[in-house]
Amino acid sequence: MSTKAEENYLKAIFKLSEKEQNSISTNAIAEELETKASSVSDMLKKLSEKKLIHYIKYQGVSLTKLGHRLAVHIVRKHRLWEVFLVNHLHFKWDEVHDMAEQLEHIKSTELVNRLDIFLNFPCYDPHGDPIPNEKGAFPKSTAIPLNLLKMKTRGKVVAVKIDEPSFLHYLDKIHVSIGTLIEIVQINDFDYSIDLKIDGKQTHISPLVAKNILICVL
Amino acid sequence: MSTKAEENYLKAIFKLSEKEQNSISTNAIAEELETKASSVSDMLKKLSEKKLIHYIKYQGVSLTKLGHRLAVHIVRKHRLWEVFLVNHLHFKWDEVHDMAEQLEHIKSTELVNRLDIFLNFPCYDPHGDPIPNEKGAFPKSTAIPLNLLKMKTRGKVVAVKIDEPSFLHYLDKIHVSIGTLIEIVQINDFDYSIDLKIDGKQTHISPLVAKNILICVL
DNA sequence: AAATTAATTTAGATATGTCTAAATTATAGT
DNA sequence: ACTATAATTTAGACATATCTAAATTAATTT
Repeated sequence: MSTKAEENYLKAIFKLSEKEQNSISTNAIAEELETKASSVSDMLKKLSEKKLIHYIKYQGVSLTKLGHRLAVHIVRKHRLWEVFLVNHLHFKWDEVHDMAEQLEHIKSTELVNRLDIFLNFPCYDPHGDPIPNEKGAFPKSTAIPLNLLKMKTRGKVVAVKIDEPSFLHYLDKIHVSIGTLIEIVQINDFDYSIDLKIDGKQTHISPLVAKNILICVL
Repeated sequence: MSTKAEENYLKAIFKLSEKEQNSISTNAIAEELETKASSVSDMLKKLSEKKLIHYIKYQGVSLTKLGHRLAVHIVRKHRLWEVFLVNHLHFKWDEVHDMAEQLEHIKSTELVNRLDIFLNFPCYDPHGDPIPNEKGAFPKSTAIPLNLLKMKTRGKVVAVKIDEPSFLHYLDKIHVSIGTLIEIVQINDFDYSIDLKIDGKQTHISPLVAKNILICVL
């Protein structure tokens, strides 16, 4: 049986593995979890003994099949609970992270699956992140970062890459949420900022913001 | 901030205090939590330092006001989650204990209160145990006929005294069913008829109808 | 009231997970 | 290839929460 701490490490390694295809460094994990490299080192030994990661000293780590399965299961729980909190308890999408961080550690496979049924098998959480199914499979996604779209393209916001409250608040302010229809009006060669139509109204966003908004082209 | 272990001790002391009005013994707690008396002794010292219990060595313990409040809050969370698991995820009443034991430690007052709203302010859990409200007050053990309530009282329909179709039809017509939230708006001295708010809408009922609707005061 | 028994507490050990500081290994620069 | 720097690991300490075994206090028996 895995502890909360172990689960958080697995989740962190999983998250980092999505960006990097190389093995993950001790320091990267320490930064992700806001802890010290020495603590990470200790935990990696434990996870390795439990066959949850591949670990050779000084060489970084990667998840084993078992570790990957467990990590995906935690992610599944986290995202399903977020859907519950937003869709049924009417929290805003920037308020749910801490609660979901706790709820993801509740142990009961049956509970997760019934929650999934109750929520009607959602594919994406309120931030647009994909929710793996019971077998651990993620929904296919064709989403593209907004900054890579060409002029005149119309699409729908399906996800955001950052879930910090400051970013989410900004999105609220410019009326962007999951499902919002957008159209690229102009891409400014000078600073790569973008003029958009959001619900018919024109807005201007920076490239930093643009690359963290994922669009499904229509 | 309280740890999971501390919360379990408080809950145990609360539970034992319901049966005994004397102070609670170390051994009783140890038995309740299936642990050793020495472990209990250690924890009692900690809870005492945190002003959650009254504790004099060798004399047993009782909850302080603060400890009582915390214990009731844990009980509230446990029972609300049980209602969710049974009513919405369709678990059987004997399957939910372990899950609720975990869920009761999730920290977020806002979450609990929204869950309460979502569940429509249940007064009893699936085992029939009373659920304290946000302020820590338990429902009155006996349901009260609607005609005996005072002005401004909010409550919930828990039963009806007559089950003749004509009466039940009438209740349907005024949108009253088991679980409906009501609020006494006005009691008319002249004929003892009552103005009610049912789901926010105002309605008027006769004293004959009122005395056959049983309410659990919130 | 003294002695026995039961309840409770303390002392010291263990396990988890964290930290700082020191030692070790890897990497990069010259 | 050698040194300086960066990354990583180890050693030892601490906090939480538990345990066993021993010591202490309370309650009961005679």
